[in-house]
Amino acid sequence: MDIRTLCLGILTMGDATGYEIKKTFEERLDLIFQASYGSIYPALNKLTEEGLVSCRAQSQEKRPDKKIYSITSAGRYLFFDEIMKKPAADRFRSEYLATLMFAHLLPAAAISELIDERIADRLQKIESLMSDCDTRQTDREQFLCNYGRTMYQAEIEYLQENRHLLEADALLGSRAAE
Amino acid sequence: MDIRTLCLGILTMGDATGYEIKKTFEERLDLIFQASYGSIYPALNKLTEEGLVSCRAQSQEKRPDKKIYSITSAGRYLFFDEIMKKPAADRFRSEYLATLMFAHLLPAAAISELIDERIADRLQKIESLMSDCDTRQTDREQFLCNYGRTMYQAEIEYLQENRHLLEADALLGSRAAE
DNA sequence: AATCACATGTAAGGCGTTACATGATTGG
DNA sequence: CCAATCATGTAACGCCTTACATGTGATT
Repeated sequence: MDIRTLCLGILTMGDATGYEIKKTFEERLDLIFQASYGSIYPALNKLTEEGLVSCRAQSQEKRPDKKIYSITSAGRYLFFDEIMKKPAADRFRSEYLATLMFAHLLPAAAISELIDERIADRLQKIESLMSDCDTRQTDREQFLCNYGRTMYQAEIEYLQENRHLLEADALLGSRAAE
Repeated sequence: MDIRTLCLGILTMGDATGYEIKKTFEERLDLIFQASYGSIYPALNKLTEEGLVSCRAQSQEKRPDKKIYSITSAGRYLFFDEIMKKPAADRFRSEYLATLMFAHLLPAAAISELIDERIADRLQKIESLMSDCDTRQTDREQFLCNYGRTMYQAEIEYLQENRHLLEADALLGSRAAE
């Protein structure tokens, strides 16, 4: 599933402009999928060419014309086929965790700071999900929102309980002074 | 941090060939970073040009020469600078969760199957991490290994407790028959 | 007879981001 | 007055994967 396909999916929920689709990515899908204008606008043009979406222009005063996209029935069928396929594996890459794999090369203070900042970041993400969660309409969206909260919470607890494993190494130097 | 930099990091742990570096990615870093030969070999060539690693060839009978790479002191300094930088945000993309956001378009059986398979997959990943974990040498590697187990476990529990939110929608059709 | 492990590489292409280009309106 | 929101797009480039190319030896 690429960004093009997900644009199609978003249009199953109702007509939208490219700008609005971008906002949907940011506000409702950010946990699991990111997309920039540089992907979205070309995707919509291609989908239009292929007859998977249709486009009507709404002229506005003193603004560029708004292009409102609607999914066609061909588009609906294609999207259905896509989601019936076995989804590809998640892609995850963490520079943060990669850095921790070399914690023994870092000063003790740097390790502690990395972990403190991570916990703070996760707490903040949980908070912003909490306020979002209430405003989410569907069960599916609540499911995703709470999924995020659960994962972040599990990470925080893991870091708190296991940070000593990383910090111990770095302390050896100072312990030698005892 | 790109693959090139992580190759440098792997070489701080000891000399290695491109082939061995690939194995390190697969066996010890797969949870957080993936890399193919198509990235690794060109990366090593570039690092050599730049004087960040050195390379000696070991000729073998009936096999291509083995090229054993060692990190230079310039390489060590550069890598240290890299890990002292604030790591970029994690990148996560899940087709699986994106599919679940459109669960209302899927037949009930398909949703249940998706969730069952995910749980099975996560269980299997936990098991393979369990056996790995014991053989891991450093505290850091155990930290990562247990991080993975914890996250997968949290996901399983979340799915078991909340799957009804997704399955309920799909059941409405059959419930109407009552 | 086939597949896996060892061993190195290249080329083409996919997929996506960032930065640029443009410009009005609204709210602080 | 400055930033954010609305609104659309392109071009250049980065980063990485996949598939191809080649070949031996051991295991199943």
